[in-house]
Amino acid sequence: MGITQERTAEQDLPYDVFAKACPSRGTLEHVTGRWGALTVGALYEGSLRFNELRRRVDGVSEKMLSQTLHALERDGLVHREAQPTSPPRVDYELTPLGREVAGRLLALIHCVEDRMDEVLAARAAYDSRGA
Amino acid sequence: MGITQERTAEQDLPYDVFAKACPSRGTLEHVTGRWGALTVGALYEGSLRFNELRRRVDGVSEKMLSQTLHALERDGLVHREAQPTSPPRVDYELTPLGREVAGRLLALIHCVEDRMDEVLAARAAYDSRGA
DNA sequence: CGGCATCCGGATTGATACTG
DNA sequence: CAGTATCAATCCGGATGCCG
Repeated sequence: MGITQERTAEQDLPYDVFAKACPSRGTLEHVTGRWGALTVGALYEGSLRFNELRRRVDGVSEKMLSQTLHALERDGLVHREAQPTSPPRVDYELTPLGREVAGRLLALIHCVEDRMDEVLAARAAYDSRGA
Repeated sequence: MGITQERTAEQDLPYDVFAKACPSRGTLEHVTGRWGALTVGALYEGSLRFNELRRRVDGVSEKMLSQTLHALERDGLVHREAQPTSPPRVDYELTPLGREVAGRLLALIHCVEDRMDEVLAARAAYDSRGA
């Protein structure tokens, strides 16, 4: 069963991330993964080219960014627009579905950023207790 | 009905996940990580013991759950309550801070679960185009 | 029950080099 | 510019065994 009390109890959902075999778990990982979250977050502001994205997401390697974008594109969250010009130009942008997911993701990201002082204080307390 | 209230562009925040060295990136990873997300999600319903959690989060090993809980406890998102009885009993629950983060995380999880049909359709389309 | 320490194989990652 | 290919290094993550 689901994890929420928000949903009506008798609602029978087809997908449940808590189930090991559910495909939603994989998609959630694409979105929340180390680079997936930052990539989606960066694209929320608007369409970006490959290297723009690379600069925005501080620390991604070409390979990881490429791989991340492929996964997100396959899941229908990101749209890839390639122009066969020379030099080539490729723009990435969120799909409508991607925007919805990104909205939720950014709410989470902002929540964490806004509370970092508390988190850092908790860490300091934890570490001093332990040591 | 904005999904998120967007921040004003010029807002100068102390913490930015997009920066490689920002500690918020680490915390975000604890929360969104493979097991972190499911652990936090499971605890949203209420306090749980170690093995209850283990059963709930289908697929975690004992080691990973333990490790995940430590990281979340250190970040001040989870509270650990140990009773020195025999046999020992340890309960885990979200802190107020943890609940806030969990709320956002669950919104994201539900969003993904609810749209899985679209995701799966996108995947099928992507794969047939590629092949 | 609720853990921690150790080992170990395979998946993940990141430079680097190369291509269209 | 926008990637792919390759290879070495790293990092999980699970299994096992032990302890309070």
